[in-house]
Amino acid sequence: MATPSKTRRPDELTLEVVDLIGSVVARYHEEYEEAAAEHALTGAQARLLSLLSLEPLPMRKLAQRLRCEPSNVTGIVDRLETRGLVERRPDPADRRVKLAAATDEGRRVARSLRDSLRFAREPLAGLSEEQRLTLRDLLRRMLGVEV
Amino acid sequence: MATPSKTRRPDELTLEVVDLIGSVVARYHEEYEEAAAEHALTGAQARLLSLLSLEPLPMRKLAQRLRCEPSNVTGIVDRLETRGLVERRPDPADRRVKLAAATDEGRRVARSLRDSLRFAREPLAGLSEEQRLTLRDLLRRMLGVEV
DNA sequence: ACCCGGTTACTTGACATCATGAAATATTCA
DNA sequence: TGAATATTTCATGATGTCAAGTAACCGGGT
Repeated sequence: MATPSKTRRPDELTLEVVDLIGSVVARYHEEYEEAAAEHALTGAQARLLSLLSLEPLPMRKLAQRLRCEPSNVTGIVDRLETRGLVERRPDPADRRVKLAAATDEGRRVARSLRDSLRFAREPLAGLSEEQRLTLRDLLRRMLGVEV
Repeated sequence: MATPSKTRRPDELTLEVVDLIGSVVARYHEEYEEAAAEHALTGAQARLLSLLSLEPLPMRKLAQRLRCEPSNVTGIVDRLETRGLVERRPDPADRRVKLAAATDEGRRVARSLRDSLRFAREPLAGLSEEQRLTLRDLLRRMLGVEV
């Protein structure tokens, strides 16, 4: 409330919105890690398992989705494989490729993880349906989703 | 207020919004890490340095802000101290306490980091002022900021 | 005043995970 | 055959937790 009329460079309002987004990011992360920990998973393991719960993927594609090095994915898949949540399959079309796939148990854990993600309920509960629609459209536009 | 046609439990629209928020979170994180890397900092170092650029803090409070164990903060401050971006000072009021404070150079880096955070511009650039206002209000409400 | 036990602040050490990069191996493709 | 691709292994460093250790504060009770 200090500077009403001054035109700052990145502008006051934008800064506040960025700050709010920062808070949302922090909270989202916290709750995600927390939900993962309840299933004895790390954040990285939970993200990878969630991806695989939809469809099997080659290691290379996993690395692209997670934006990290393939050698890193090797380790994460190793740990999940040890626990029987993920398995490696050969790709019949290319013998260089290994497909990582969630096991039945892995899919079960992924579903349970998804359900325990409180973020889907609490923060959005305070918004009416119309407000959620507005928020959806604004977020879409922010992310450059073609309307 | 009521659900449209299908009465899913977490409801379709909410799921989409949560998903969009997930994308925002991913993008924010990516760009934050990228901006940090441009200054030869890791994400954790950048967050800690940003906190200290505002005011010196005891190690214990840093751990609370960063939501991690104090022993972890010791290491991060060690690395920043080695690079001359942070220093430890005694707390005159309590000799158990060590205050971590950004050096001049540390504050300079923190400022530069803040400036290079593209997230403040690009994604919000597509929104009109009115839309940004709406987004601010919705985010505030989501985060439970008392209106 | 004194000491004493409990608490707090920080560090250290051991250990697991995550992340990168370089090198090795196997396979595909032109 | 030779270049490119997919994966793994290894070395290294940062992050994170937990348990144990040291130093300092604090609030009695005598």
